[in-house]
Amino acid sequence: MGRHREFDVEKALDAVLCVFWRKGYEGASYADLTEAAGVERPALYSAFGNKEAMFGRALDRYYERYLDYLPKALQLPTTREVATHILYNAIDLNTRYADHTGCLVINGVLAGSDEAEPVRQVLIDARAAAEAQLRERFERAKAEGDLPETARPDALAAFLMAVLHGMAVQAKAGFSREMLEAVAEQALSTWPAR
Amino acid sequence: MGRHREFDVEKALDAVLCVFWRKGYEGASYADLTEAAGVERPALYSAFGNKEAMFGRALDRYYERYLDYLPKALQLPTTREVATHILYNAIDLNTRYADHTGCLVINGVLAGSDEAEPVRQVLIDARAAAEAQLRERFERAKAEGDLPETARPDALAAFLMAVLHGMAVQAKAGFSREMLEAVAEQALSTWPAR
DNA sequence: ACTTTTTCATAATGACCGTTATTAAACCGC
DNA sequence: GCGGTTTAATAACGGTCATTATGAAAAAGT
Repeated sequence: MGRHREFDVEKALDAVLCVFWRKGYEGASYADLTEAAGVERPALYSAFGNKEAMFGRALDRYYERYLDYLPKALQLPTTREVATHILYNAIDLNTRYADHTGCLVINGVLAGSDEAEPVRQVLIDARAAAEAQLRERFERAKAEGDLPETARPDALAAFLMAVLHGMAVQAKAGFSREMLEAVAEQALSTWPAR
Repeated sequence: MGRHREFDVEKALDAVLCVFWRKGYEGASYADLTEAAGVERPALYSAFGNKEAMFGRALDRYYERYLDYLPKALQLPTTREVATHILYNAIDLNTRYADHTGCLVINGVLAGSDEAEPVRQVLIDARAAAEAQLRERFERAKAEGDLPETARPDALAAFLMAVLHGMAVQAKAGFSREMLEAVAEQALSTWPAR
């Protein structure tokens, strides 16, 4: 019993996700969040708890809604296809929305005051988890013969992630899709072959 | 005439530079800055003006004191030496101080509230200027025959910057020097030869 | 020694931060 | 319709933000 919720929690989550994407965790104030969600402050608190929990929900949604190309890419037959698929999907994601460029994770992982440290740690872990998935995929490729014996799966994964992070920074700095594609091509130019 | 300044402005600038490096522009509060500088608030205001101007002074100092390897690298004979020198000096800079890892520019360029937009724009411009210097150097190399005719100086410069930015993110996430060196090696393996 | 000028430390300013009491409104079972 | 319960909106909370007014302390000119 009791009164029904008058706003769509999923819609509100989509809205606050975009705010966090654009401004980062600390840069997003409740004034921004309530305006974007079209909902007053206490409603956000009752739906999500505090700001940190709300960011966690937004991060989960980011992964399942915008980073869904990652698990799909890992299933491609060759590591070159894996890397290519990830790079080009990341470029698209980083430049698709003019008002929130770059990557939600990278935009929030770098700077900020001490009180944002727990959130930063969550983002660091998320970044590391993605890299670990890549490394495991490349280790498998090495066992399957898709990568040469001299290849270092950990270094390849770290390199690919570095290029992705760098492109996220460049996208935030206003890079065009074409320029990012040139960066991706250069990164792929000497991908180790069997 | 008048009373003398009792603190060393240069020392104070070094101190606030480290705070900005670690926490970014918005993440650094005056409480942090005064504590690090060992100087009360009005002294910082009289010496540097407001927070934005103080950050600008810190950024200038960062370039002349920590990024001095960049102009030196541009004078090396081959583009491969240029890229190698920059990558390894960046790794050293990004991991040298455990309490402020990564890069001051990249740590401040990404997210933040709207009122930090002017500072963000300054950092974006600084990033673009460094990339332009690289591009011009690579164009020269192409004319000199150090790079093949098929090489794209703009793409090479953007790629090198992307790897640098990515390594700055990874350093902030706790990467070891050895892992970053593996990333740099992988990046250099794609470098075009004459 | 005294006035002038600059720097110093203390403490206050208004604005905004994330978070909640508080109260009115809307729904349920009865 | 009516009590019980949940949500909604208004407005307030203490704390911190960047910035500065205030007045004491210190140095230079006369």
